[in-house]
Amino acid sequence: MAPRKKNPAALTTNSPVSMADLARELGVSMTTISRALSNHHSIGPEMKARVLKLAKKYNYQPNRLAAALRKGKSQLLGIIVPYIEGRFFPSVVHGIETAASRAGYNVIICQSNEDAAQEQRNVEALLSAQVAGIMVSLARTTSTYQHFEKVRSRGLPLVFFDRSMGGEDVNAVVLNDHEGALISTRHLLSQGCRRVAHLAGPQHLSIYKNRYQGYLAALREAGLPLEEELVVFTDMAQAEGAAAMRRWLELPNPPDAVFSAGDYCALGALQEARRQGRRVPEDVAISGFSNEAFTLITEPTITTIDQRCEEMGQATVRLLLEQIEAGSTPFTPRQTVLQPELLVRGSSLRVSRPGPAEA
Amino acid sequence: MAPRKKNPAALTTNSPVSMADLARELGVSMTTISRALSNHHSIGPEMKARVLKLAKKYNYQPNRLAAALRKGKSQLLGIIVPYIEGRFFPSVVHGIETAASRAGYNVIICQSNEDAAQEQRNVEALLSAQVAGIMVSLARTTSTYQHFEKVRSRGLPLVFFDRSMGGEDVNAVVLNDHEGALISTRHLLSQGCRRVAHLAGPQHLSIYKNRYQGYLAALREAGLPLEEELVVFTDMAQAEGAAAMRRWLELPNPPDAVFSAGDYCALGALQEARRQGRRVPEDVAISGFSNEAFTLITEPTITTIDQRCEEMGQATVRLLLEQIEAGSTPFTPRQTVLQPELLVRGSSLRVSRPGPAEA
DNA sequence: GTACCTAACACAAACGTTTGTGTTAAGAGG
DNA sequence: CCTCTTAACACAAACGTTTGTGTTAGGTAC
Repeated sequence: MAPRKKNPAALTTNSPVSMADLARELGVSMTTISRALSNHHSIGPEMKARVLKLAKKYNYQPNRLAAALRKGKSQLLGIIVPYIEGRFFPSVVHGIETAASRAGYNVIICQSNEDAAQEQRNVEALLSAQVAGIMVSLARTTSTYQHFEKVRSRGLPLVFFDRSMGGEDVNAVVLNDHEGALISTRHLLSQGCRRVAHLAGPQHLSIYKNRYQGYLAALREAGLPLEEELVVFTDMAQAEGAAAMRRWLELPNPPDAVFSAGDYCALGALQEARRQGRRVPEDVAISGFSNEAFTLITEPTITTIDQRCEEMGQATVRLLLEQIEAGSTPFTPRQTVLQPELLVRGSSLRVSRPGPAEA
Repeated sequence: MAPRKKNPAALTTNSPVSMADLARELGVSMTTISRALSNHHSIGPEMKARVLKLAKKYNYQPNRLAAALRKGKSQLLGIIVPYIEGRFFPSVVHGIETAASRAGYNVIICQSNEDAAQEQRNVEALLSAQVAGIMVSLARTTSTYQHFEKVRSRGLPLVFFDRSMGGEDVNAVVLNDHEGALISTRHLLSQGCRRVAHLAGPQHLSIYKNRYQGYLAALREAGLPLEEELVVFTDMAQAEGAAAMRRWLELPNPPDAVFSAGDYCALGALQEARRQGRRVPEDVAISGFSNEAFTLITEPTITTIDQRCEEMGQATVRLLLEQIEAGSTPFTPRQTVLQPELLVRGSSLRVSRPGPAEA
């Protein structure tokens, strides 16, 4: 071994000042230093002052690794997301980091790249890093959950957000997609539309399934029948929205509104409708889902559902911290369901304000 | 103290299996375990196999905290960004995390919220967490740099990206903004435009200053004079782009092109021009900067400069890792300058393909 | 004076690794 | 047979904290 020489004169340079250094300087024990810094009651006020002062002077930086090792718990939280792109995940991460930071935690971020194997490696890495808890939004390809069992068996707090594994025995924060679709479709109906079409997403993903169900619920509520030709299943790409709209406009009785389960797809539909000379929202009203940034930019602006990204992040952290603070006392899993917000914009607003009635 | 009972039978539950446990089980020393797991040459092949097997069986998770404490270096990198929103920072973070992960590092992410004081706290937190290096994009309000001096004095690798503190003695990865503005303006000129206006950003930010200089350089190159009325200084908001365009169109001799230092501002100008009945790009060509997602969605699509977000992240990690691997051997600071990419789109493409020459 | 209490600090053992330096035995070279 | 080398492993000291349990001195109650 090459024991680093404790040269007190060399403190100006590579300054790894430890508690031991402070203790030696003050002629007290490390116990006193540690307790003074953490404001323990058994240290006298003047001694505390002396310690604090010396710590400032040498600008002592506590080593959280050592503390975490000793205490068995770190001040780190782990996040696993499919990727950090687009609008949704960055916003949620933003919310998470902000809330975690406020609570004195730092955040380690991992990407699964929608790959279950990578997700598993991420879990291992976070376990290795001794995080105090893990937040995860599942990869598309994740179908087996034993890597999360490992987390649970260690008694490590775990919260899913947005993409959860379902069931009542997990902690999760999700958006009420059913409700979002319901109020969006209801809104279109309230604008006088009677043939509301739906651009649906892959039904093996629960979010899209729930949105479809919400759409159906709104139709039932209004006493309208489901017309098969007005529901198109897509992968939510912009081009597919356009293609669907093209086919709809060729129908003898085309829809007078479209509820899309995604904004990009809604955009495609909007553009195609205008290309075909239809007026939006007069001829066909359109609403999307996710409140992507561009929905405010299009002509007209697109009615959409806000997914409360920030709140989702905050709620996720809150749920995680509650578990952490619960410690080893039994904690019954809880699901937080966020209510979506309908943002009515130009693409769907047909009912004229009080004034000259429009056709 | 409450020494946790080492109950070998209880391993199935809260399984914090340590090397000591494995050593006891195999009747060997911890040295052997440690070296077997790290594939040290002084451990025989069969012993290695036995250790590996037992580790799998108990699914042993190495404790990186302890390793980092002992070795004095962790497998963690720190990132400080102003915020995790919009297109740019999330993309860079994406690139960083991907590259870091590939190199076996995990990443702690912090937000400064454009606040210098918060940025300083972030630095302290990362130092406390004993990260192996720090990557930072400066907050707008940062004007003093002593918190980074602290980092440097510890010999901790430090790399700035995008928003650097300038100078030759720091490590930085930046985009060549001057070049981006140059090629963009040059492009507008090549389209036959002769009165190219500029939507400039706050000049105390180097990126906007450089873009302005690039614009000027292109004019000089073409032998065109700078016309004061064609340069408007804004904060790059969409509304300001619209306002500027409105004023320009009232001029007796309005510009036939606009190079905006930002996409949002360009969007405002584009929308205003069309509101005023001008054709884009025929009457006025427009180009932006940053390759925001919406530039592909507008009508027409907006010519812009791609900032190589991903490459910036990768280059940042590369530069940081080089420093880390250099260890204590002197490392001369280096600046990596990324070349921007011009994306020609509908808003600026005026020159008809080979055919009748335009006026 | 004895017993008891509190305040203020010190001791030293952990937490789980890594690693320089033994130590031993077997094999090689002469 | 003796020496030298190498292989394969063990010892034990760190890394920088935290914390249960002393220990001491001074004060108070009786």
